[in-house]
Amino acid sequence: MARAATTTDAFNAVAEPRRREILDLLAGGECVVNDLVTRLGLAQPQVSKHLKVLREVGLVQVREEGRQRRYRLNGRPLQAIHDWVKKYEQTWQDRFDALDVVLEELIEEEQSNGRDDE
Amino acid sequence: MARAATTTDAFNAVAEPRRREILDLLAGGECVVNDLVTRLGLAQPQVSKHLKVLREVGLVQVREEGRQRRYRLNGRPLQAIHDWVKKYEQTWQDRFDALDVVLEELIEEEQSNGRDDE
DNA sequence: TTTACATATTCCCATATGGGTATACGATGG
DNA sequence: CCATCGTATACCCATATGGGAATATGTAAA
Repeated sequence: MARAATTTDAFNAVAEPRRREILDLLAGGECVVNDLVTRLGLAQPQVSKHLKVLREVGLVQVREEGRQRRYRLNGRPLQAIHDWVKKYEQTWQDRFDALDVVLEELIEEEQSNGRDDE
Repeated sequence: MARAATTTDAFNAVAEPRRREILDLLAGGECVVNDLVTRLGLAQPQVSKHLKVLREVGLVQVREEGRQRRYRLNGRPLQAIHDWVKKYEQTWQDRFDALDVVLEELIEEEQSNGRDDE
């Protein structure tokens, strides 16, 4: 098997920095494709392709308006990521790191001491 | 260019469900490779390969212990993901959705009204 | 020092990616 | 109706993925 499709879920869709950029832009409000092209400094076809991926995972919605397409953010699929990553939140707190260091020291101490002093 | 390497950053590393599973297991405490193999029901080489990716983005640390390797979680690289996704948090709140609906209605109303009533 | 164990590495392969470029398509203006 | 605009799609390509299977490497046990 190869790598999972980018359209598999929000995790995969959002792994691409350009797509995160697009979402960041859309966070500021609805946007038309050409605006994105300009603001991203990326070629139009690639922007359309990224938008397609985002559409397929439900991260954006389109509204047709004459010959332009107005894209809008839909953050809901990001919740899965948030939920998953939130579990690890305390992991990078300073206090947790400090605890880590302490544990590390204890372990190393234990190792160099051998088992004879228990 | 092809897709960014899985080892590029935490976003890419964690897009793979198996690797998320591994981190979830390690969240319960240090673990030896064979334990992971058993608990994941995955072949040993693939587990080692996933662990390599996680190592390269700094999500896990290894400690050699005789012929086994004890892996430990290091959540810090997840902070980048958390920070990015957190910005969108209110996006999926119910109240925000409700607001969305209202905006949608306003927009459609405006469109069908034309501009003559201003 | 041979054997068994724990883990990593290598090789093979089907697959989809993301950028580039060209082109299709629908809407609009002249 | 023809040209143009806004967007999407198709095609080409180099690349790395993830699983499978075999093998290498290093440590401990017999």
